[in-house]
Amino acid sequence: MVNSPEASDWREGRRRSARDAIIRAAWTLVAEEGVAGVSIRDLARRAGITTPTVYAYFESKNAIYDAMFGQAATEFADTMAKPIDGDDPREILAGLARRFLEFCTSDPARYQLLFQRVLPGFEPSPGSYAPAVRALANTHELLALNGITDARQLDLWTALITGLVDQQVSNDPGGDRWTGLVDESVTMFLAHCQPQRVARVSSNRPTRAKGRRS
Amino acid sequence: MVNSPEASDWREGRRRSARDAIIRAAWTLVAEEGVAGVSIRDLARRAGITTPTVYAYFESKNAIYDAMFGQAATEFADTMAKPIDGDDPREILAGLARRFLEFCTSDPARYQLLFQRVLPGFEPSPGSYAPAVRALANTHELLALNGITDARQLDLWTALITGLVDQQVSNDPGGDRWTGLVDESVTMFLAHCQPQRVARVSSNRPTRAKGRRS
DNA sequence: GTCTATAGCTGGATAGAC
DNA sequence: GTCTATCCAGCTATAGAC
Repeated sequence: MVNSPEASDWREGRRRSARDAIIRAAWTLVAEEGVAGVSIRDLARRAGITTPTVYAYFESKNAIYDAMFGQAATEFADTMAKPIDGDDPREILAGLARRFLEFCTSDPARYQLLFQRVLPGFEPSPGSYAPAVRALANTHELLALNGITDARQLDLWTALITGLVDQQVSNDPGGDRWTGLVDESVTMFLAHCQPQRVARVSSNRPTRAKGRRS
Repeated sequence: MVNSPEASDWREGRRRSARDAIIRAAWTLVAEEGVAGVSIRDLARRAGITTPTVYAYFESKNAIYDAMFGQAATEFADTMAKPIDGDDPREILAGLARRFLEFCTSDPARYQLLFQRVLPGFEPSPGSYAPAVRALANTHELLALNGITDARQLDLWTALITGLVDQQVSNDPGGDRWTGLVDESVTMFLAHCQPQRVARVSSNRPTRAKGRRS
C-alpha cells in the first residue's frame, strides 16, 4: 500500500529533516550577516537548493523566522530550566545569571532574534513564543527563593542582567569585560535587596504591573 | 558682483537650510518607521521634493544617516554637558543618570541610531562620532567626582544604566516602569562602590582628584 | 537645483515543466 | 519535490532636459 503508516512516518521524517537543514543554513547565515541580512536566495544557495524549494517547506520568510524563534526559545527554556547544583540561594542566583549571560553572548544573532525587536513586521506566533514565557516564569520563581518578590526589584534585576548582556555584545563581542562582572553584580543586587541578609518586607507595596514581559 | 561674499554666504545658508529640512523629514520618518525603515523615496516625498534633489544635498543614503548621527551625537553631548544644580555628588550622579534616561527614552529612534548598531554597512564618520566620545569622557569625569575611577565599576555603571534604558524602550515604551528605578539604582550602586560612605555626604570637594577607592 | 524618466539591482514569491 | 524561468515590487542612484 502506498499510504501505509510506515511510509507516512518516513515521509514525515524526511520532511522534518529537510526543514531542519534549511533552518541550520539560516542560522549560519544570520551569524555571518546579521538577523536582518538574510535573503531567501542566499539561504537557498547555502542550503544547496533553489528558491522555490524553500517555499515547499516554508510558506514565507517570516515562517522561517518564526521557526528559528521557536527553536531559540526552546533552547532558552531548556538552558534556564536545568537545575543548578548547590543549595545556597545566592549561588543559585549567580549561576542563573551566568547561564543567562552565557546563553546570550555565545550566539549574539540568536540573542538579537529572541530578545531584541529588530525585524520590522515580524511577530513570533504564540506557539513559538510560549517557551520563552515559561522560562521567564521559572526565573521569577528562583528569584523568589532569594526573597525577591517585589515587582520593582524584579525589574531592577532584569535591567541589571540585560545591561550586562547588552554592553557585552555591543562593546566587547567575544570578550568577558562585562560577563566577568556578574558575581559583583549579584553581590551588589542582593546587598541592596537583602540588607540584613534576611528577606525584608518592603515598605512600599508592589507597583502596578504595566509592561508586557520581562 | 555675482560672486560677492554676501551672495556666497546667502547661498551657503540656503543650502544648509535645505539640508536641515531633509534631515528633519528623515527624523519624522524614522520615528514612524524605525531607523531601518526609511527609503530615499519616502524621505523625498515627505520633504516635498523628488529623489534626485536629495542627491543634490547628500551623496548617498549613508551620508544622510551620518548627518543624523552627528546631530544626535551633538545633542547628546550638549545634554550631558549641561551643569547640574546642587553639590551633593550623589545627587549629581542621579541627575546625570536621569538625564541620560530622559534623553534615550524621549526619542527611541535617536537612541537606536546613536547607541545600537542596527544599520548594516553604516559606520559614522569620525567627525560625527567625536561629540559622543566627548560626552562619554564627561560622564567619566563626573563619576570620578564620586570616587568611581575603577574601570570595573565604570563598566558596572554603564551596564546598569543602559539596562534600564533597554528594558524601558523594549518593554514599556512611553511608560516609566524602569526609568522610575533610577534613584534606587544609584543608591544600590553607590552603596556597593562606597561602602564606607553609607552616611550621606554633606559636602564634596570636586577639585580633589584621583582618590581611587573600590 | 529641480524636475521626468529610467537604469540597474535585489528582494520575496510564483508558474509550470519534469 | 525540485528545477528553470520569470513576475513584480521596491530600492539606490543617475542621465539629461529645463
